[in-house]
Amino acid sequence: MSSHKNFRTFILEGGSLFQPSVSLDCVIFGFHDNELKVLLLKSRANDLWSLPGGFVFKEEDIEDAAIRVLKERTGINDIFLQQFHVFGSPNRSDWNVHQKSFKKEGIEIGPDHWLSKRFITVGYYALVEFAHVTPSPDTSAEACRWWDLNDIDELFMDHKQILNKALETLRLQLNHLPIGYNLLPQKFTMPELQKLYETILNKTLDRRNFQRRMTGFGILKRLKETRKGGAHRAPYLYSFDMRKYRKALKQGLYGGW
Amino acid sequence: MSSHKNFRTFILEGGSLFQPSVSLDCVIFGFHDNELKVLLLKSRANDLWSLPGGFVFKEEDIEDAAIRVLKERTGINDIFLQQFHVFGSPNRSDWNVHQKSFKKEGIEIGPDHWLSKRFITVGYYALVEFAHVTPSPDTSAEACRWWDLNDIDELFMDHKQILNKALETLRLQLNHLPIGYNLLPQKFTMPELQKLYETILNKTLDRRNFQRRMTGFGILKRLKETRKGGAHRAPYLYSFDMRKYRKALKQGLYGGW
DNA sequence: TAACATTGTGTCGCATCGACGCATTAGATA
DNA sequence: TATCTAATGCGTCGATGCGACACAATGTTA
Repeated sequence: MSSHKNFRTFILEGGSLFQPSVSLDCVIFGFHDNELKVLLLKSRANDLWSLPGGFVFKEEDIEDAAIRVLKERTGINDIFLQQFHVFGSPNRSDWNVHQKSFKKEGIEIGPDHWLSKRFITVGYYALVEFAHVTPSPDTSAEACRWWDLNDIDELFMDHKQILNKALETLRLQLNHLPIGYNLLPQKFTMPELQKLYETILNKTLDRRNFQRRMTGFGILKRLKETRKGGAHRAPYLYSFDMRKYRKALKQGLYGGW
Repeated sequence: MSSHKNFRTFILEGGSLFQPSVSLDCVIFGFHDNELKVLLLKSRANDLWSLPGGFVFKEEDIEDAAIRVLKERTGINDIFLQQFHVFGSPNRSDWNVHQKSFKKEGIEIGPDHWLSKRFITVGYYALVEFAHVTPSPDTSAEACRWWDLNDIDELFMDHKQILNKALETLRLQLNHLPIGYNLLPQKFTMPELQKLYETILNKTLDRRNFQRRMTGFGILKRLKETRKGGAHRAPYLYSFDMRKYRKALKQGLYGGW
């Protein structure tokens, strides 16, 4: 199994390739079936699922490292990526856990091994279009798939805390940044956009006020087409006005729910 | 000179004491003479001023490390401290710069020395009461003093960028967090609080609307005393209602300027 | 004691937001 | 094919918040 061989290389040579002490973890959000999804990995060495993460090459910008991890796991380039918090507790990882995990794989890791050392991790969250993602496990993982946010219970190490903080940040940023472009298809209806907001905020919003507010931001273009096929009246299709969207990304919106 | 001796110890043994690759820098804001001040250090080894920073001990939480640095430079314990961004460009520091700097001090540092390595730095900003601070240089610095924000031009490495990002974050947080408790004396007048806001935001605000808004937050207690001595009508003194202040710290305020 | 600058308090108009009404329309139903 | 149904498009009303402004109150100075 070649991925297993890559894994051994990673274990053996990682220490000299990567910047020590620093790691990053990505909370990758997607939207599907009116539910907020998170992309998780299951390592062969452990029973728990974990956030896709990685390390920073010696001469690599940490932001580029996050983009690289995202590209590797999702296959996507055009990404909404936000650094949101650094997790720097000295006991957030435990080398005993790692040791046991790798022992399962028949790999012995001592306390001096680079993976046994303490890591300070930088949290990034990303918004991606669900349909465009091809989940692919890394060399140390046996599975990689979307999870419904509500079904996630325990995660590896402190990854649940990281996920919670990411969600908290996303909810805050929803008030200042135009969010939706990376989570929805290019053409979408107002009810679909509303569902997205309701799912993220975990509360219901008034249909008519939502429409007024959203159109008020001026970042949407209403198309002449409608989405037919669903029962009842066909809603208009919208797309983002990229000029104004990018402007809003820089300048921010206003107000709040 | 004992501080010089400590400095040599720091240079020689730091590599084994600290977590590699990771540093932190603090943007310490104070308010005095209606101007926003920042505490800066001047190292003996370099002509440029820099932000107070530090490294993380092997078994130390990174947040605790920031608190430690602040305590060392200011003597203050009760601190408003916010992690705001990670700066992770691979070329943000340049070991040549360090090498030249230390050569001045008669200390030779090779490219393999721990201080010559690449560091990813975590930015913290702090709000402190100007009058309570006793600026004290660290072992590598010859001076430590307050600078008016407007007088700061070039700083060491990328510290000016870090300062700018801190200021940007502070201005944003002004809309969500109750700010003032750590920057003002315990008792203060409404005009004084307004001056603080105006200085941070770099714009003038309407006196009457400011008062309405501030009292509306419900985190202020108006005392029965007034501040006499200044010419003209004596303004009331206020203090923060700590119960409601702390609640607002957690829950956030609302709106925005 | 009068002049003056600053502070305390209130008002007016406008924009925004939450709550809600009503007409329109595509598909389902019979 | 006519009718029903439920979701959507569009509008209204009242409360609230905010910017701009007026005026009275007050402590110091001359």
